Amino acid sequence: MVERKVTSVDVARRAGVSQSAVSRTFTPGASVSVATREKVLAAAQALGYRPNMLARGLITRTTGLVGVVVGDLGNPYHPILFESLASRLQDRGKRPLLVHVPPQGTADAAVFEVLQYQIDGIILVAGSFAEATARECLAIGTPVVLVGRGIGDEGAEKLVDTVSSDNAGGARLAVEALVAAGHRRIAFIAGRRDTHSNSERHSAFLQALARHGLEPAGEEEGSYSYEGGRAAAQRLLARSPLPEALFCANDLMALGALDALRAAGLDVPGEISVVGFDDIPMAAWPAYELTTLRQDVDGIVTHAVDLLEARLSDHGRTAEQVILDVTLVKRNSARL
Amino acid sequence: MVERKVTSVDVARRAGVSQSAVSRTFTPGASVSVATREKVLAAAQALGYRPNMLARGLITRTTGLVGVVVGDLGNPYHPILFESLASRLQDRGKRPLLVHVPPQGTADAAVFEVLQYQIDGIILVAGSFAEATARECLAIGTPVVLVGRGIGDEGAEKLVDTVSSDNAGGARLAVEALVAAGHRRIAFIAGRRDTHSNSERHSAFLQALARHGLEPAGEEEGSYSYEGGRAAAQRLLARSPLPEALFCANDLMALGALDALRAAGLDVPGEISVVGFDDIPMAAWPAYELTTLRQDVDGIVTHAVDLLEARLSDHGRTAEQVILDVTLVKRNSARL
DNA sequence: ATGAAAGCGCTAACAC
DNA sequence: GTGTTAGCGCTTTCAT
Repeated sequence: MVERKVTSVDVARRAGVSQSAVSRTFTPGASVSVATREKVLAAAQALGYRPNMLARGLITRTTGLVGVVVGDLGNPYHPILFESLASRLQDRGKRPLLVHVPPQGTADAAVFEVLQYQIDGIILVAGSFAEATARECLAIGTPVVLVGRGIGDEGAEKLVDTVSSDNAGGARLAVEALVAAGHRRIAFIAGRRDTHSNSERHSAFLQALARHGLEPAGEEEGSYSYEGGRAAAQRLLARSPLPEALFCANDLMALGALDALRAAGLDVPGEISVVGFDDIPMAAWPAYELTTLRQDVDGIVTHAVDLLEARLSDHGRTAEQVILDVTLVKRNSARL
Repeated sequence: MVERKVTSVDVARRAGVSQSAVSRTFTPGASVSVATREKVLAAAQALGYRPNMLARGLITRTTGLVGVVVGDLGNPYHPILFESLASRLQDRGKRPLLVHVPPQGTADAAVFEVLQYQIDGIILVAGSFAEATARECLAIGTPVVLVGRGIGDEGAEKLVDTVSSDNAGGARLAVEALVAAGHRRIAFIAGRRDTHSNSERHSAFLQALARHGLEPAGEEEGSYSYEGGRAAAQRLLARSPLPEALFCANDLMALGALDALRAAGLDVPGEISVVGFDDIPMAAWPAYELTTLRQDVDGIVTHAVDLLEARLSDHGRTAEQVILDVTLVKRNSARL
């Protein structure tokens, strides 16, 4: 079965028109008479013709492909964001070309690879990124938008578009609420130390505490994972006096912490409060009822795609940094 | 900043060689002398040259792109499978081109769209698929492998390669274990009725019960979601006598069921047993300790990619249907 | 409105 | 081993 793919020439021949006529009927906004268009469409239909996007892209220099860098899909927040992003891109007529980066992996090498596919742009929702890589992307006219992360090398802001949640505001919200409810000994469970989100949440946490003349009642790293959160909480429980509250840099760790607290026989929120970050679906499960800071996934995705398209239609525009509000969702894991 | 992309011609000029020499140094297994290769590489490096995969694909008729159809990333089993698949493809030098289908969506339209990108093959881990679509893919030489699903129209087996877990075997394992432990009134919480996996799990469940002269102690649909499982369990709890065990078509529903049972004040596994299917990470969380049937994600992904590659190197080979064992993971949600 | 012709950037014969 | 020459399937002038 030696199948030859059907090309515009085949269609043209069958429709009795020129090859360019075929091209025109499949090019939005080209001038073809209804008569030819009909003939072409009929022939195309009969032959099962579909334009070759590669050949088209070679000429138009736009492929509709958007590189999407993802990773750590074990953290439920990511697939949710990713799913939303994928379907939004699709709605806008773009195709996500995936790049998976392992935890702590750098995206640079993979980015160069997808660049070969002449992608129209690239959206990073995971992985880090050297400034040089960003510059190279921009140099060849490929817009980059960073979601929930900063560029590897600090000080390179204003280079690419970014959208992220107000991590600092969220941490502040958590601390204020906790303090207002009378908590004094508040500990922090950190995410991966090398992430943008963690450092923002962490330092805002520290600052907010300081504003009340408080010091953290402990800090442990939980690497953004369930197991990490659990272990971190256990370590925190070895301290005395016990913390009165735990602020976790994400929900997954908070869930792990909650389980550790329960295993230790502690009453939540009676004896200890727990606050997370993200608002993943599990946070609402009755087994946890986690109080947390909700990220506006929909808003993040919308802005990311908008930014990309804006840049696509005006390569000269200056980079924007969008920051979206987070909201405190009060459930039952914290005495507030 | 009107950036012209650097092409092989630019590199050739700078290196003082022919354009084909450049092509050859970037084509694995072509004959170039070390001398020229060096010169070319140096020039390429200096200019920041990267081969254009689109142009290459136009000629070689292979792009390295693999369409991957995903959906329902809210069920933790899917992102896990998907992440594994994406990284395995990447390791094999392929690029996942994403197609997201909404729940109950059909993949056909989207498949035709990605086909325009001259993908080398297509892997479906979500969505359904008409037989006609499959035939069309095969007709143009694009291998299709179905993961964990059958083809839409029944009776079209042997058409495409498939890999899935032994759903029937898993259901049987669950029933046998439950019955052996003395359970008699066993109810079923179904996934989406229109899925391959659910019907296999369901009918094997029924058959296994029948072999013991038993009838299901109730059946409710939970649509594979947490909320669905919760609601289904609640409905089941309205019956009397109460079921002694719940077999859930996936873990997410089982978790919802567990929470419903707890809310009703039932002791698990003292008064009622719960068994799931998948073994998602949450199943192991101390809050649930769900007994479940584990799917061999790694094996599934490996076979899927192997099948795709095998088909790629021999388009004539007959379709294979791989079925992988599942294993019963005993935790604490069932008295076994 | 339509056909002819010229490439887009690359690989693959084909000579040398 | 290397340059020259044809295209891959398409869009886009340029005439008509």
